[in-house]
Amino acid sequence: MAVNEAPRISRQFSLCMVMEAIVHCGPISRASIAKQTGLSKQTISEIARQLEEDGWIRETGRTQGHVGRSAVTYEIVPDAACIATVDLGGTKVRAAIADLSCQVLAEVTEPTDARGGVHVISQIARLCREAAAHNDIPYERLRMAVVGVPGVPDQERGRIVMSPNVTGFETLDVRAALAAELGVEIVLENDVNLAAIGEHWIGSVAGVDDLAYIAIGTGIGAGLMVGGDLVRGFGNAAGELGFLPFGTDPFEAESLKVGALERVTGTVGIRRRYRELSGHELDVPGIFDALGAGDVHARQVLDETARYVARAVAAICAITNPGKVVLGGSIGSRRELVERVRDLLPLCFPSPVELDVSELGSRVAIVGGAAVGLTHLHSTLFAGGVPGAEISLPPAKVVKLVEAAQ
Amino acid sequence: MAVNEAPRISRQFSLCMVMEAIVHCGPISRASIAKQTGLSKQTISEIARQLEEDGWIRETGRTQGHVGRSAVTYEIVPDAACIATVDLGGTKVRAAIADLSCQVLAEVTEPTDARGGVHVISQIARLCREAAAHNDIPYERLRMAVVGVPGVPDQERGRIVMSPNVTGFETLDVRAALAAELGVEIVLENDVNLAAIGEHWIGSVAGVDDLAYIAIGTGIGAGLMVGGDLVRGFGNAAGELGFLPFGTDPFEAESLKVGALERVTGTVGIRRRYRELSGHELDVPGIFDALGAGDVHARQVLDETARYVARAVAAICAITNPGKVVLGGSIGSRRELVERVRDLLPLCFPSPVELDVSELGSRVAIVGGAAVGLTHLHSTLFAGGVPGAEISLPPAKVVKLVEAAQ
DNA sequence: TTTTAGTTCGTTCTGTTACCGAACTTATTA
DNA sequence: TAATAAGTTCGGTAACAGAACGAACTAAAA
Repeated sequence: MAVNEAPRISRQFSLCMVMEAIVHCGPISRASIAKQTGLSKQTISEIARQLEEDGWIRETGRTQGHVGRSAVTYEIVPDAACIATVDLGGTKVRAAIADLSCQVLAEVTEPTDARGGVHVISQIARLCREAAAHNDIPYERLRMAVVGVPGVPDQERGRIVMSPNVTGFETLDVRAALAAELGVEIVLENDVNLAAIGEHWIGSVAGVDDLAYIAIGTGIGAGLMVGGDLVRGFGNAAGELGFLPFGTDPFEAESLKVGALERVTGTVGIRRRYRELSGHELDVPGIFDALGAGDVHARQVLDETARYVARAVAAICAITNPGKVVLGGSIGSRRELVERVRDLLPLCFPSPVELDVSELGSRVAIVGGAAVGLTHLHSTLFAGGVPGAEISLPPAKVVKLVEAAQ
Repeated sequence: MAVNEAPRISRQFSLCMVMEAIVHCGPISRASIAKQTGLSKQTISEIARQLEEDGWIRETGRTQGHVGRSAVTYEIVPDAACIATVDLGGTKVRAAIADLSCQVLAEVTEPTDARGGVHVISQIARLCREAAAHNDIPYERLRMAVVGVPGVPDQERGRIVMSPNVTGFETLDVRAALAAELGVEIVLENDVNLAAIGEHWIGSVAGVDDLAYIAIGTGIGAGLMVGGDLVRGFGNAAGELGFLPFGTDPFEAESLKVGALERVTGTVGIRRRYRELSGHELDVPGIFDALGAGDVHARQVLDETARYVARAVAAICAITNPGKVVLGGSIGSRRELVERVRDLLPLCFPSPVELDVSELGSRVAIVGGAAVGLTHLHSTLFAGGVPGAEISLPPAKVVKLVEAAQ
């Protein structure tokens, strides 16, 4: 292969097949790779020699304790290249590094800089560097970063629209600013979308290709996947459940502004309804506590909320027919709410709907960002833009999710 | 290439690129194909020789009237292979042939055999043969058939569930029965899904990859596409808009059985509401006529219907964010309804929604079936199962839609 | 009108890349 | 030692393209 010359289509496919076998099953011998991929032993030896020479794989030792010649085994070189994954929220920002062997390393977390705008950009860049240093990864190995944001990323102009939780991003080219600070390619993605991708990879819905992840916290929104692919929509605004036309009258001006369903299912709506019913002011955790203490008003408010959520789930089921629905977010992951919704679903939707709580919890967007970044990294390094040449991410049991340090 | 030996991956890609160039731009010279595909002239000559030898393409003549050597041009041999496309409805069944050059030939139509079951199977088979004969296509050239059905196809067992319009299909392996009668591979697909695919190919939403086709007639349902792919869902039940949780109370038993929205938007619901309001019995065309004659009850019923439809559109927009929505079906294509819905949308959904009427009208499922069948045919003949090797269907201006004979 | 220059199409020759069947060597266990 | 499995070597084919050149046309000049 000449310098600067892309390999032929066939070699891109073969490279991807070999890499996928090592990512999924490493440490693995060349003869095993040949059996798994159907390529000949001599082709595998040549490809492995090239990958080893380029630094992507290395020998781990030899197999032992079986009839026949012992084999040399290979694994991915973890820090040969890596990506950063960032979860930017209104109150916290978290960053982690995912390496070439699909390990998601220990994350670092800070309160979000309340000044917004360029201050948050600097903060993100610093956290990424710290995450790399914290895990002894040379910064130069970083190839790209995926940033989950609480809003709708405008991919063309790098801005974030409809992002009430972080100030200063509506007019700033966030992507260009981050790219300048980090010196790598940046992908912006909605944080709920990343959550859906994370759960699809190694969470509650792993292996289910038609799914919905519903986040209920400040507001209500969903990340949807159909046929294993994320549903973005024409304007990157898929999953905006707050604007479903029920809960309150969708033709009212307030519904048009805030969202008919958003008015009654987010933090503000739940607190308002409890206050109107009881005459008391409580935050949402307080309302859940009052439920546990037998408060009839808390019970009524949360029963109503569950009804609205059940209807939102029914709407998604009527439209995209997911195989599984996962609830997450500070409100959505409360067991009290999930149980109510689960009981109500058979009463308002004719087909069975499998409902679950997010397994990855608060780490779900970090994991989703890792999935997006690793897929992109594999494609860049080994697929050479050839359609159909892909490396699938390994299943949960192969992936290492390193706990955050205290 | 040895007999019975699949070409290598690279040759599958090259074959698809050459075929796509000829399908889109034929008659076309080999030198032009080389320029379009980036492959060398000698490779193109070899591939064209092979395709001509195999009977897929033929010479059409030589170019004239330009500087430089005149070139030999090639086109697809139309009847080298073809597919059948069938639209099975409760009252009518239509069949047409689409050939390798992506012409959709004149269709044949009959009333659906009211006996249902195997009688309809025989009828479909006969109509396909007649469509071939009617267009002078030898039957042996037929490679597969796509059948659009008013229900949810169970792809594993070949049955049709939730199909109230045609009797006898709930327990019959429809696909096996058709395959036995026609002697070719059968694909079953929901007819509204096929409509979405048809409009996406050469209809009102050509070029838009995130779209919704809403059919309103006996009931209400949608075909959805996201990122250019059909949304089927986990149980092939995406787009069942009748079960959206508004219109009537979704927790009522009748809503659970029939669908909360279905109860008020289909033929039965519209007639019932008009009867309750006016004391008169009219069919739906009659109600639209009465609207034109100034009947206040008709106006109220249709205003309400438009409101429900607008909310259904809003629900789809909140969930999948389509770039365009198309209305079809006997009720959905009425101009009076479309105008009302178009005026109501900005009042219940904050982002602009582009709404249109189906351009292909009653032929839309036939066209969608042709798209599915031709894509499958190309893949079978030329892609050899290689992921990423694809031939895109030509745009509307290249496609010929032959009118049905009287 | 004829000749020449320029342009474009299509073929031939030769070489590289990618891959694999067959055969053989090497390195283990039973 | 025999059997088994990993890994290498040899020789061949498929696919592709650079370079070169002949073939076939138009346009301009003589």
